[in-house]
Amino acid sequence: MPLHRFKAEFFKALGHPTRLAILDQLRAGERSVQELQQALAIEQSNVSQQLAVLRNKNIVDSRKEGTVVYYRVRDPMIFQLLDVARQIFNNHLIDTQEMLATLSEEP
Amino acid sequence: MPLHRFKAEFFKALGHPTRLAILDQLRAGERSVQELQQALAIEQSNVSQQLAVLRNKNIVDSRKEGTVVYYRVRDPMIFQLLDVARQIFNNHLIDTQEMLATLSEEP
DNA sequence: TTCAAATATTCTAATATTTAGATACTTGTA
DNA sequence: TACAAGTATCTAAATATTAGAATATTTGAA
Repeated sequence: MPLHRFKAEFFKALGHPTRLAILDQLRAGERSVQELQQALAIEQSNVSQQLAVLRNKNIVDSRKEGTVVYYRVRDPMIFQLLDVARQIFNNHLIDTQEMLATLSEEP
Repeated sequence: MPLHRFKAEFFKALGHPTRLAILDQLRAGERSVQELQQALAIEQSNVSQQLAVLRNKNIVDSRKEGTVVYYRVRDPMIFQLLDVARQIFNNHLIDTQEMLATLSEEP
């Protein structure tokens, strides 16, 4: 099932908090690496690494302008996907809140 | 960003070929563990392990009937999510085919 | 050319995930 | 109770992912 392997790679790329935060930033349009870095308040190398993951899976595209690299989501349907995911969370709000409570117990 | 952490967990749960294959089987309705095992042709323990991942993320529910445990997708909107993902793949068919070619080179 | 800014890559240690095999649990039945 | 079928969990080894530090690359300007 090579298709499942490929699709799994895609979902795996979405399976990281930083990468989801990046995609949320890109909802408003393209953003430079430093803009993302400031918004997320994490290491520059980490931003580039996570962007590389999204780039390798064709989820985002980049455009260079001088020394600045702007990223954007390649297919707006990605946002539709995230919205459906959000709806699923809303449908199970109780579980979600349990989960959030669990998460907030962590260090 | 605890919500991103939680959502990432959800997508991570979808980020595995076996788990996607299980969800595809469950499109037609509930399935027992052994039915899934036969359909996917993998170890019983592996099926249970992957089902446990989906269960922990509230993606599937289980129902016991005698010694048999039947699994089903908890929210049909999951399928909608998978369908949107499929559309995204179709939109980028060329990239997908490149990716499949790459994958099939593997051992 | 040299420098500085912006971004990307490499390396490494810590952590997480995956898989198969062994074992344990649960339920119905002899 | 003893057993068998169906599942789940535990364990260990292999593999993958992660974050940060260091380094490299690219570009525009002096």
